[in-house]
Amino acid sequence: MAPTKTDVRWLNPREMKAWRSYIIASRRMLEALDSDLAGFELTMADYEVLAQLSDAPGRKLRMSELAEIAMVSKSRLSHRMKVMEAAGWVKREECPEDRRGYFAVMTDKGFKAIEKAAPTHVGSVRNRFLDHLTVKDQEDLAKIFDRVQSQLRGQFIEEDGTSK
Amino acid sequence: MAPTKTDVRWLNPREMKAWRSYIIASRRMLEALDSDLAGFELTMADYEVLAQLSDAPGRKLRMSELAEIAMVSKSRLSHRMKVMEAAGWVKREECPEDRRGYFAVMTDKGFKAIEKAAPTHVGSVRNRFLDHLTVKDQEDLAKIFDRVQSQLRGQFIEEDGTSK
DNA sequence: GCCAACTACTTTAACTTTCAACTAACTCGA
DNA sequence: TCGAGTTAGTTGAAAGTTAAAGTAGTTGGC
Repeated sequence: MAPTKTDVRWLNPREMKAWRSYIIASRRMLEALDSDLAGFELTMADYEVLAQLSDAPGRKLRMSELAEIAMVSKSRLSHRMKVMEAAGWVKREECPEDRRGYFAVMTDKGFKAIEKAAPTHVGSVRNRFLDHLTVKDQEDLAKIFDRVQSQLRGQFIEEDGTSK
Repeated sequence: MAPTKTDVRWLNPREMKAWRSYIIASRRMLEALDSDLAGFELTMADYEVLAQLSDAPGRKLRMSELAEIAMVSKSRLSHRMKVMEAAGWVKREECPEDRRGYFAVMTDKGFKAIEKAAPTHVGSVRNRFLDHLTVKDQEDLAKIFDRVQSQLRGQFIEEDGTSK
């Protein structure tokens, strides 16, 4: 099937405005959140890893599960764990039920590190994001992005604009 | 001034929901948009650079200006330009008015490349994002993120939670 | 018209992320 | 119980990003 040349629907001004406001503000806000965390030697991604770990029972999770819920690749998690292990924030523990597996375990030092960063990060999320939303905005936003996410499975746009 | 220990306002469930829905869906959507572009050997960042360049008069912009409007650092733009220059999509041209300066210039090949990718990318933005928003959602979102962005200048959250 | 301060852009080096390949262990059907 | 296929996690190399320093050209006050 040849690509169709004609039927591209470009964005109208309203669509363009929504898209660009969202994309640009998001990028800048995430940069700001990262720079707010920089004083704690943390990026948002590392923060998320540690936060998830600190919430887990025993502050302990299988590597794969941690990678999944913290939304990083397994390989990235492996590499970051090496760094965080060197910093004394986490360690690895063998898994007796499945000898291929490992647990990521948060150390006391790691817990203290994230406990120290958390108030700043939460303050930062409020300051730079939530404070600018009304309660209704919060509810609308959650609805919108839940919709966006739920449609995000498996579709792939081909060159001719159809999806499979 | 010593950090205050007490007054951390953690996120309530509604705030948490809004924040996490937004962050998680955004990350996944951006991943999807990038993977939709992968077939054209483009990332979103490179697409943005080329798109801005293709809109400029003469398809030509000073490096600094391009870096600014495409939201990449100067150093990153330098590096990417080297790659895109090797691909034959852009070239650099000396600036006669200011001999420190250079123009990034899009080649015909570069223009064809982005012309080819654009319909897919726009389709992808619709499919994965705009299609899930009503007209009112679009307007609300633009308002919210304009507010977020306008408050994003110069504030920095300190450890004690105050801003300066 | 000199020079200190600044600007435009590039480069280098350190670091991070990704991709593909790898090891080791588990599963399950014949 | 064998072995094909899968899963858990790591690794190394390549690619990408960033921060700091470097080069070269410009500007403005004296």
